Amino acid sequence: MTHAYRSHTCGQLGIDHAGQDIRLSGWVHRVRDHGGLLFIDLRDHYGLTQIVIDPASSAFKMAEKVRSEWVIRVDGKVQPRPAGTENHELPTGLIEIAAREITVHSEARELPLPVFGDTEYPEDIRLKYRFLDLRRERIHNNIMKRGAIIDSLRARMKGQGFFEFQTPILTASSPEGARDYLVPSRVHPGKFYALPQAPQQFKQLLMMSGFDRYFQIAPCFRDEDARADRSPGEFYQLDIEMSFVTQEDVFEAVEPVLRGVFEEFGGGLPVTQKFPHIAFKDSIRWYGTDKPDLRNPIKMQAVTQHFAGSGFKVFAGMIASDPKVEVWAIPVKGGGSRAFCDRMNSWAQGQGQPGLGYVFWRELGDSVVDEQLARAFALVAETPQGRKLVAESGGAVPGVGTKLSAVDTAILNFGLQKLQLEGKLHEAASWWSKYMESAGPIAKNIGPERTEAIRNQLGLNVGDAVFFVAGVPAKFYKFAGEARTKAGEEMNLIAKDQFAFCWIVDFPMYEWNEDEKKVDFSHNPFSMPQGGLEALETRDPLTINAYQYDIVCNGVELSSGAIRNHKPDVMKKAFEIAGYPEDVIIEKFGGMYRAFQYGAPPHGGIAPGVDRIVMLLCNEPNIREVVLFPMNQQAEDLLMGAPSEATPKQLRELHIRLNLPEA
RNA sequence: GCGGGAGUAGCUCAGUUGGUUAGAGCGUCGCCCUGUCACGGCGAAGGUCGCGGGUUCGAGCCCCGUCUCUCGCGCCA
Repeated sequence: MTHAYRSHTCGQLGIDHAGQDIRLSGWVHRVRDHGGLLFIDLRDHYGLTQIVIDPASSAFKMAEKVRSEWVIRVDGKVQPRPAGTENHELPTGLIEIAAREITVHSEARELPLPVFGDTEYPEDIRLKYRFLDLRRERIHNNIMKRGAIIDSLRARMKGQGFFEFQTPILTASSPEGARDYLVPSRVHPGKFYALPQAPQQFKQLLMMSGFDRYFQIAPCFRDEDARADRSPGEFYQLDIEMSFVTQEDVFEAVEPVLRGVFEEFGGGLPVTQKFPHIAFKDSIRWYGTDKPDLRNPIKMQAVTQHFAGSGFKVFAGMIASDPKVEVWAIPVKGGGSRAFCDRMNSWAQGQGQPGLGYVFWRELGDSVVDEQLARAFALVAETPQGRKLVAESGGAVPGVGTKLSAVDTAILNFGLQKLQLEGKLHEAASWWSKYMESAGPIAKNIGPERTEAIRNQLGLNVGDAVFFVAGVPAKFYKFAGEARTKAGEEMNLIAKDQFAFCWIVDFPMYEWNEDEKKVDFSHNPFSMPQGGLEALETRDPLTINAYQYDIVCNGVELSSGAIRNHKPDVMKKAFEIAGYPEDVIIEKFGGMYRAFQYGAPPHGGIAPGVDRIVMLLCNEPNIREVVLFPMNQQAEDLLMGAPSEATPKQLRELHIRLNLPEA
């Protein structure tokens, strides 16, 4: 026994070690004192080992003294546990250590935060005692998984010929974007460095320096308020940039990295194999957001024409008064009950909306097949799909006088759809009135034919519902998206247990700033506009898209990227449209603008957020569960006590005098 | 900056219509206990009910203000 602290770790010993004299060091996880016999679960980074102390043991006196989270050393012999007392939950559960001697490395005071167990604790206490919190199994594992994920990301990037670079932390403030963290310069009174919001300009400069394929696990600093999925202050990106690439080349480089890492660490959950491309415009229209959760099957559609000139005066009037007004439908399979529709309606009211109009479809009670329907069933049964349905209903076409069953309803629905395809809306509507009904105030107002047309367009059946949102889409799409999410959650339609990825592409280059009545860059000002200089010179800026894209997974925006604008004349024009003359470009982006003048390769990149990737893979709803020492919502580090006051000497050196707000 | 939720023992929480001495579990301390692994049993200590004000004979509970944490909005090219 030569090592001062341990011969093995607490996760290492098994039945093969039985009989060996060993030495372990670790934390006292849990003590079970039986008076005569005493057990200690000893924990280190690697695992848990049961120590057993017999009253006859020389270690017994000390064993009775130790408490949770003391750090101790145990000398003893590995022995198989007596038959029947093995713990198969524990990797080391077949053995235990018969202690001969226990020495205390370090005692622990009464804990503000128990390590044992998985109770929730208040965040401020967890952050103040983060070192204790980090001993706890779940977050300890999260942090280790984070490291493994980053290793894997690195290996996958290097495997594709990317090279890792380090870019400056103290750099220049950049306009637009988030608020910068500033660092005062001692040497240059009154001047400040800024911490990089992202190494955006540096990675582009690397391309202009001829390095071709850059990546970095890059720290980024933004002085913005926190969210559950957004740390205040700092976070990490897998920052990527490539030369001589189109948008497709970037997708092909990044997709396998993300797919691979999600397959490797996603606990075997299925991962989208080929990420679908969804245009920004479509994403808004279908999902009401530019970060859609594709696990939710609900896809919205415009049904404006069915309301134009209809008896539902509220919508019809809006449509007549403004050509921009649309009515969007949120179809909800299985949502066809009064209770659910009312619940959605009152939820909408809670969101400050006037309500949520709906239609749902149900069978008329005690519907019986009449001659007309029996004839229709016979016709339907001739078609392949009809044959299948009839087979499911028991092989017989329902005859006159029989009661409608659930499967008959499916046949009926199929027949109705056929009628509609043939344009026989009137006949379809008359069927409805006989065997089924549409419920909800809107159905009554617009009448059976329009209701039936909506049902058909959305492919809905008995037992389904649809909700309507009307107005100018730009103003209501967000709420529509929330209603889609709400309905999906309420009806349990969201297929959890998968990673559903997509690319959102064709982001608009500019957007209208209503406050300042001007055109703004809607995302990255360095993005290449689709159509290049010609588009900038000839088209309405608000209709121009950029080669700008996002990756979204399960409704979480994982990253944003773009093909960059590497042409000085295009850049000059692009900034001019947003109201920035050339001297502003030179002042704010001088280094990069200069580089563009001396041979810039076409290039582009992307920057997936590492913390969010880890969060998804650890199945954590909060980013602080995957960050070692996060700050709280007020951007304070409660453990280190940051931010803190500077001494007068420090301030003097920095030429700074405080001008504090009145208390 | 704004809105929602929370704040009761070291920790997790309960606390009825405003009514006697504010409870439980975990933890801590003491005693008992030789096969537990969320060990068990008995007992004890531990409370500015976030803070301040108000209503009331009486406030953990009602009202006003305020602080802290959190979720969201704003913000995040």
